[in-house]
Amino acid sequence: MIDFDNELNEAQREAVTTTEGPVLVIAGAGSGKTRTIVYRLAHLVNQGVDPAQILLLTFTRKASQEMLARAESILGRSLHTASGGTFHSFSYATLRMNSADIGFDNGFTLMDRADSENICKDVRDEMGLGKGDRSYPKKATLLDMITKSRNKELPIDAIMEREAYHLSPYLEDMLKISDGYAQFKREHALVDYDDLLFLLDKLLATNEPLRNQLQARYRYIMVDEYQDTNLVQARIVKHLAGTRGNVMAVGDDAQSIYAFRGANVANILEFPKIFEGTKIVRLEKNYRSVQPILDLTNEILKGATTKFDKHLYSDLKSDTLPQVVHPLSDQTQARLVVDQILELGRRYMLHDVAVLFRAGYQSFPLEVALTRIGIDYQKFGGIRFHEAAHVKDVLSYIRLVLNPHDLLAWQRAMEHIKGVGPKTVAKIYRAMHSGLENDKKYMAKMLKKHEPLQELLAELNRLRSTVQKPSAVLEAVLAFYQPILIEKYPDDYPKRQAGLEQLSQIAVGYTEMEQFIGDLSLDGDPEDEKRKENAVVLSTVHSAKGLEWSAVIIIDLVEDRFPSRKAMQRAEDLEEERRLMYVACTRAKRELKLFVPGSVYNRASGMSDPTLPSPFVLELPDSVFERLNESYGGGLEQRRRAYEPPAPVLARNEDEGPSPEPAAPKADPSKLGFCKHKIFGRGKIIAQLESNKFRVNFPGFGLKVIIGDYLELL
DNA sequence: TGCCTCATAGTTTTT
DNA sequence: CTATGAGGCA
Repeated sequence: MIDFDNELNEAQREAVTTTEGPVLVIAGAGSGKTRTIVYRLAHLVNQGVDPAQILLLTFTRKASQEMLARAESILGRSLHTASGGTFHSFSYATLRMNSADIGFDNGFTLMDRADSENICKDVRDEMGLGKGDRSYPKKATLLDMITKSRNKELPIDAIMEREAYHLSPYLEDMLKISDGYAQFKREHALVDYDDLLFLLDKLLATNEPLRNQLQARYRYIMVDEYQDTNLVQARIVKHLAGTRGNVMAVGDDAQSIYAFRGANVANILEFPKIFEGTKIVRLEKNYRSVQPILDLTNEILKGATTKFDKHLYSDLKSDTLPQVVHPLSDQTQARLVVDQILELGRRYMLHDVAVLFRAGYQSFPLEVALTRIGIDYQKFGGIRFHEAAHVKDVLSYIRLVLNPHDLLAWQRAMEHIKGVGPKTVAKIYRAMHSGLENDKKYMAKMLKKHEPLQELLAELNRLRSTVQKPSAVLEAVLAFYQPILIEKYPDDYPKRQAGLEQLSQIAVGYTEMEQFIGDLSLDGDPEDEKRKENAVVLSTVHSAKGLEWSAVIIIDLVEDRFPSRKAMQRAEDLEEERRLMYVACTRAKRELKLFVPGSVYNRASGMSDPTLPSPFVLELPDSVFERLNESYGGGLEQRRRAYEPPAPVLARNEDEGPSPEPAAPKADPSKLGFCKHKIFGRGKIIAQLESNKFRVNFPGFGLKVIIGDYLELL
């Protein structure tokens, strides 16, 4: 039997044992949210609920697998019949079983981001839009607008007006491309990530028998990270739960970090309105972090404009404060972080130490440094396994077996044939599907001209005609692809080959090809599956959500990086960055180190640019952290004086008012750029204080006030 | 039409 | 520095 009294606090116990009716759990960071879900799973099964009646929707597949596994170990029995996964994977599975009902009589294919972008490009070319316009929105931008509009369920012009005003000259074009994109998908039986959710919503809204069937099956629904659901996901939950549904939503409004994807914090706040009689449970006591870390994270939340009714507290004591470290540059930052990792490695297992950053590329210098010194690491976020070119090549054959109308897959599969490009592929595609006499002749001609095309079609026919297990199909495809792989990637094909072998290993666990393909695109990253022992973790903050480590290092805490430059324009975006910072810091259990490099490499100029510390660090009161500086010898020393805060930089030019006199000969006040100083070297001018006095940030030296005569403008 | 070269712009986050 | 896309040549 499970000892709920000892394992859970009162609030947790209430959430666990309230199994009937809607429950909303507002769970602060580290308050035992996962524990609550795990014990609730166990409790339900203990009460005699059939695991098959449980649906657990989480944000990543990994999260749901972990929770189910933990519940299994508590119960000592298997829960493999319980349904768990992401909204997207659940949608995919449900839609696949009902594909005819949503207008795909012959099934459909799930696309990834790159596929979607390429369609945008094709549609644009097809319509002949923006020819010769170098500043025309890129395919990634086009798709961004389209999916944002869908996820927020607002028209494109509204999105544009609110967050991409500079694109408004292209509004008309974008509307056309958006329509063309939708049409292309329909014609080729393709479905993107957003479609999964919208199609399921529509299916549930219109197909009453199915809805009833699912409502009857899933008597207990749990949704994790509810603050990051968007409107359509909320509707899906509503459909599944029915009117008297037993649904538990768990989330933390202070940790909402997916607004860019349409996540709507209002969902969690309105949950009690949608589900009448909702019982609200608040988990406020923190069991993860030592109090000094919580003192710091509470400060971060204090600066938020949307006030959160939260003040985390903990019984865990510590006499060491979180650290703010100022390396001279991002290069030395990498070295100092490696030193820190080695040092932390004496106290913790390396996989219990994480380095977090805002964007995937920010870890590159660190990855180099770690590799050089021989420390193993595991990276989360950034490029994914299924996005690698060779994997997509292989999958294209399989996609063609499943869906011969998948034009994107045809393009990929024929790419390597010499003399065949996108136009020819389109022609061949049309010819293959029309069956007209002329087209047959054209096909015959092409087959004669391109021998590899013959081989490809023969191989596909062979695969189509025999029903085989995914692993067998994959084996055949890999054999066929082998020569192409070697030809296409002569430099590194052994490495890619190894990746493909990994792919076929995963396939062994599947009986259905569609499921295999779907899982792969819906976050089935095999690298993630095997959690490396004793490898330090590198992760984007987004991918770190819901995880925890004994020691956490956050790097690149400077303006334009964290917060991201793109988020500096709108107050709303900056708020999300703040919550992101909050999420990052609350991952730490015992030690937290914030790195603020004095300069960062700028690949546009090929030089190091001086930085401004992140506002999230600047606003922290001195009492909640200890400050360390990199000394010129390369070590760290405690800084005695408080850091001199720079002048507000919001209105860099206008701030100081018009200059009373003509500019000093060497300093042009209209241009606050870079300068050089005899002693301090290169620096960035942040503000003009008087006609001939400037505030300058010198990498490694901090902010100085300098007379213009001593500066050489660059 | 395909393929190569050169210019240019621009760096989030994820299912 | 790298990805994207325009433009030229075969």
